Amino acid sequence: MPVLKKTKQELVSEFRCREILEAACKVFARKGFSGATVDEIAEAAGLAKGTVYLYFRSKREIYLAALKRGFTGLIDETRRNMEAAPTTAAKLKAFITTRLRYAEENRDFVAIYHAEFSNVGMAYLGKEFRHLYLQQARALEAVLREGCEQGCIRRSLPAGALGLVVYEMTRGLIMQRLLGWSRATSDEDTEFLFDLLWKGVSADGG
Amino acid sequence: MPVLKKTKQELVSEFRCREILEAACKVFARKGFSGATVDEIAEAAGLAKGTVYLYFRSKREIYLAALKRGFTGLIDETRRNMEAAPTTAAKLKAFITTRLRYAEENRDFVAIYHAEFSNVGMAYLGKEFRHLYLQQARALEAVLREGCEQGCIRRSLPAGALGLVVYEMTRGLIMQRLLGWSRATSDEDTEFLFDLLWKGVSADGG
Amino acid sequence: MPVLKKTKQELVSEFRCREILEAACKVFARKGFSGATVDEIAEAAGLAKGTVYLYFRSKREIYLAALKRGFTGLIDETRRNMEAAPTTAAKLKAFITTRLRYAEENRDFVAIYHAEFSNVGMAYLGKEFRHLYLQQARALEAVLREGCEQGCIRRSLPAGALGLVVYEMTRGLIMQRLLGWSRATSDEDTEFLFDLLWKGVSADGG
Amino acid sequence: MPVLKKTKQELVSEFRCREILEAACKVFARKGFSGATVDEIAEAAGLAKGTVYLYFRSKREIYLAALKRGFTGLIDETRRNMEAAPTTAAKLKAFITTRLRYAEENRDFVAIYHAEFSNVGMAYLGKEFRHLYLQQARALEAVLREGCEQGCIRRSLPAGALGLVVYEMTRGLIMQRLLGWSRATSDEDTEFLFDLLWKGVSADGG
DNA sequence: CATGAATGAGAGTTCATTCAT
DNA sequence: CATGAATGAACTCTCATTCAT
Repeated sequence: MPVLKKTKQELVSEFRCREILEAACKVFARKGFSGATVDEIAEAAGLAKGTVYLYFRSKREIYLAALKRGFTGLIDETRRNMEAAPTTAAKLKAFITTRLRYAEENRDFVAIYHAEFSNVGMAYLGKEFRHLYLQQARALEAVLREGCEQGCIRRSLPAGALGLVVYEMTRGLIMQRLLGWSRATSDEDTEFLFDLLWKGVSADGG
Repeated sequence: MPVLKKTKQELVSEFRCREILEAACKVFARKGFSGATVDEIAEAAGLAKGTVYLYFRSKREIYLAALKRGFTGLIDETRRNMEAAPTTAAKLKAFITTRLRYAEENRDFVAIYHAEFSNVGMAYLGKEFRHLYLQQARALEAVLREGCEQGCIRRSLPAGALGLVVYEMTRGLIMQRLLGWSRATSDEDTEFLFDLLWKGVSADGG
Repeated sequence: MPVLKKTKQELVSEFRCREILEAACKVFARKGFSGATVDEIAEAAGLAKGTVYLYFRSKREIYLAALKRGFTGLIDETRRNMEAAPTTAAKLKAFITTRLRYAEENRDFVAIYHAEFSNVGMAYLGKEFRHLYLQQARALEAVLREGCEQGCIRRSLPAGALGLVVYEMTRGLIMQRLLGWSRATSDEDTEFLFDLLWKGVSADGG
Repeated sequence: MPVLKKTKQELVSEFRCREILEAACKVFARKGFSGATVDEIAEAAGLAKGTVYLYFRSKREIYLAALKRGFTGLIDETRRNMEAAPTTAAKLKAFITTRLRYAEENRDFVAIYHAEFSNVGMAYLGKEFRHLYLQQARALEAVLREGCEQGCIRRSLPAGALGLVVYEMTRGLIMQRLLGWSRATSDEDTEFLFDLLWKGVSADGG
């Protein structure tokens, strides 16, 4: 019984946390970390300012939690879709597709995310985030390495750097789309990027 | 004489401005716009806070001036080197090389620059900066389009999007290097990126 | 209940506002607008600086609110007493008496008031205050005009200018009293001023 | 010779002082003491900021000197004209006339003057100014007292208070004129005020 | 648990004053 | 004498954080 009781408490707590983080995402996305105020976040969450401090110890903690939540979601979804894809090419395409879609569905998070992870100021985020960041690149790296071994990707390419470049290409495309600079459909952009990339990396000259 | 006198005054003024902007670059790079304080900038420049306000009207103005100074330098250098290159391939390589070197030499500026221009918050910067940003991509675009016409680049690729992607790939590589994540030499990274890219875009399958 | 609760909140809020305005009156009276600091006002009100900004948006707003509060009170009281007086002479005397008493009871306000409304800088105050100021003179004017019609005041006098002069005479007397330059009692001063004035304006040569 | 040399120096110095004080008058009149900046005063005087500090030790000192200069001029002129007038009535009229004209010719000074001397904050000005202020009222007082003795002014009036009231009535009229609230000519206003006053004070019922 | 009034450290900015030229 | 660049104290205003209710 105490277990269930505790669970109930936790459910409420988790619910409040989610509310706050979603509100925070919106506000941080529009104003950046320093520009956002706890008051705004609280109001966006429909709570009083003091209440926010019952669930998070500081503004910074809210920020990191929001960042982590979105980040983890992105990584999980990316991995799931890549694992489900049968071939190296399909996995690569899954990476791009997933991320473009995720960005479309989580514009607020992506705005924060890009602001933070394109910053050398990334140094400010703890190791935890650096780890998450690298985790993505390594997942890509593994796929690419596998492609090398299967002979469908040129052996001369350094898989590590390649992973990061693929990552950044996708990132760039996402930014263009979010800024409204791309008039192509999401699928067209995906196709274009994948085609370019695959031509660049494939062993048989495309 | 009065002319020289005036020139001397101007020289001092310009010198102070440069001092302040260089100090500001360092501070903004480490702390971001909101995180930096005018006091820190002044101290980094070896001046009193009030003195900074003799040369710039506000913190924001310092920021924009620092951004613009570095940006203009980057654009000029990139254009110069691209124009000097004879072929499409050489121009593309010049783009990558120039930017990697510039980043190495102006680490502070690049940190601010990347933070700002990967931000959806770019909206905050005036049209002037959006213009500068697009100018770079268009320079690339023109080169790529020329390559298409000369038959060395696949006709099916949309030059506009391609320009932005090349831009972002380079950007990603720079960031990796600045963060110390790349163990390759600058030349090796350039070579790798160019090779990948050229394979991806060239008409003859690499 | 919710109504009462809300009322309670409002009461606290109004109480704080009054506290701040009273403190502000004291400080502004001693130091003038620019000379006073928000810190001083806060301290005089027994609050922290930030708290003051919960109730007023700016130093200027505090100033205007303090000015308006005292001004409205003065005008209301003056009008009430003038209306209650039966004859022109009694009304005139009521004007003088009321203002002398009000000044005695609201020394701080009167100090600000006189500083502001003897200033050509009155231009700085909005139309609202100019309106309030003229309103007083016009009330006097109306009484004097009525006196003319009833034949107890000389017809040759311009009621408008007369109103303002009566106003200023009273003002001068108040200032003397506040500065401690008058050794007469309040009643004696009133009597003296009224006598002088009535002699000056009455139709029957006093 | 050294005497003449010194005199020459002094002449330059006096000239500079006058320049600065005239400029200061303009600026203080428009912006008040706190609102005015030494930079503005220097610029209005066609000098560099540092130069101003060669002639005055502080902003406050400039202010007091400007106030004193105008004040002394006003008092001297008033006394001269009053002494030249033959009768009590003429002296009274001279008082009013002189001050109205002086105000018209020295609008800047009068703006400062009224701002300062209607302020209970007058306390801030040293005894020197209080002395000057009272000096005026006493000059009036003497004239009025003389009138009493000659039998042209009612004996029942307290000359001291009367002096101050005359002073304030004139002050009020000046303010109205400076604020553009009086449509009468200067002579008409003088006539009106004198008439009112004389009726009020004269022994023979006007 | 939830609230929001209160706090006060700290930010950007101004400007009287100084002093080397 | 004249200058104006440099200074830094002081000001207004903001906002993360706390705590009594």
